[in-house]
Amino acid sequence: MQRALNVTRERFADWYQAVVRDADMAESSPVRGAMVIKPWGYGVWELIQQELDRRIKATGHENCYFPLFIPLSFIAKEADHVDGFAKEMAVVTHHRLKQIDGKLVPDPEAKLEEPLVVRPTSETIIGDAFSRWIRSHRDLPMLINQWANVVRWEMRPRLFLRTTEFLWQEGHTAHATEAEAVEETRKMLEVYRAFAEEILAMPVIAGEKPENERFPGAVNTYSIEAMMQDGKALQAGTSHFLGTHFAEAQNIKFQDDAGALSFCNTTSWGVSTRLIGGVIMTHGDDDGLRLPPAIAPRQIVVVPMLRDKPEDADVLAYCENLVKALSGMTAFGQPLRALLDTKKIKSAEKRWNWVRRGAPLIVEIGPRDAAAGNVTYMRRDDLRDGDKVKSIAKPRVDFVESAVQLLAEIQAGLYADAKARLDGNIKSGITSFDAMAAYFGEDDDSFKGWVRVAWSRPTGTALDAVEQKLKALKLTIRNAPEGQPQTFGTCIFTGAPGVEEILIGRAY
RNA sequence: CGGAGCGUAGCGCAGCCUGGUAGCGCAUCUGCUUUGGGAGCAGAGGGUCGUGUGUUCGAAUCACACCGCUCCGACCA
Repeated sequence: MQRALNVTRERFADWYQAVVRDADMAESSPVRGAMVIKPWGYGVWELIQQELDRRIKATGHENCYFPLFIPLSFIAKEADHVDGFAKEMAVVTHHRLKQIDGKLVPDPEAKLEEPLVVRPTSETIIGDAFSRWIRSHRDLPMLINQWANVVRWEMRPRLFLRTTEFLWQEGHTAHATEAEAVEETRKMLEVYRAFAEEILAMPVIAGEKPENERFPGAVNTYSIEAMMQDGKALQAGTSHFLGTHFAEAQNIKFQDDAGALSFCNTTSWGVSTRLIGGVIMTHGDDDGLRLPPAIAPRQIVVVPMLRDKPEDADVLAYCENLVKALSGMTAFGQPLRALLDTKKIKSAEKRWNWVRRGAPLIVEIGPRDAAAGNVTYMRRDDLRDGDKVKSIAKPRVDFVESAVQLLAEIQAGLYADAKARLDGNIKSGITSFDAMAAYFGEDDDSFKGWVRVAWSRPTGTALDAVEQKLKALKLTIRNAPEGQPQTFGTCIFTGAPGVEEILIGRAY
């Protein structure tokens, strides 16, 4: 069968790259590990930003912007933070270039007294501001968010999933009490969970990260984990309770109503352009991307079937009218995003381009449709009947009337499919490490998903040993899901009584 | 940074072993035909063969170095 892509999901890594390229999402750039996000991909990001920004503001946060450069001494203040990020920092050391022997090089005379780090995350520079902004308990809670780019010099980049520079939002808050900061951490995790599921149609498991997977400098780290179509986990968002670690390192103090000085409890939380990689690997199929309508830059694309004949004018007029009617409607609380594709390429080509890009509804209008007042359309979430493309013909009135409902159905359908995959592929009932090793070891290429097992939450060197044992099987602990049972089996690592259930799987 | 593979037209590849100065498919452009939907025929354009150095009368082809990409490790949103 002829498909819109020349790779299938059997070769998942190749397939992923083909979708990113053929759906016009992004491409690699001359800068190693840094990507160019193309209009279709950036359009998705803008919609993600828009809706998430709304939700972040609705929970009481305000947007700010902090500098891209962070003085090296700021980073040095929190010891764990240094350990965590030192190996992946871009550093600015000069402020001028000079021609030396015909080569343009950093001017040795223009060396900075203190090097500047390109932010890998902004706890330290925002914390510095907090230490000046916060004086009294009346200044708390301090609830700040910023949309920014950050740089982490990663070893192995992969478009959207792990790039040297990426776009994200980072929330940073300061609170009077530990309880309040912990509540904030959980609240934002819940915002991410709801956003991923409702808007990205990407079901996730929210839970707490084990100690060895914590953010450098955090007391607790929580995550939402999504299951990709190859069974691997993608950490799609994180929320950190930082305790007073950063407050102590940066002197973020407030005076309480009794006049006593205390350190603030702080939090930070973020999601990035990685979410787009998650959407691709959650919903894509062998014909390319399938976008949830809520984040599709174009929800309905109308392709006129033009034939260089006089009746083309009628077809175009009919299409323009249809797009106008659709654009006046409201879907997902916003004006419906419809497009008439008038690009001067073959109509068949247009159709397949929109299939690859994942436009939820693709409408094709020929002279007979126009004359009879009909539309012919395809649902991207239900594109084929066997090998054949499923074209649905309907009176125009009916289509326009049902368009919003159709988009809602597609959104719900994509979520339901992904939810069934997630729920159906978390294996419980494994009670020993060997049984788990056997499960992941057999027929190595097949779809494995995750396992849910009990453990005794070892710490220190015992946890290191667990980590190493898992690493040998290419496994990691994803998180301890919310909603734990009352009783637990024995720990598959230590044989001690379990205190918690955790998810284990392969990950991106 | 360690192991493996790969860099030849926009994309996918052949040619390399056995050195003789570049080819195929798709895409692009032009013309004609076709038209309920990924069309056919004819013609055309497009390449310092990743970069550099070396061997040679002659290098895509052989040697060395470097750069980049992909996969597997280490790192990670």
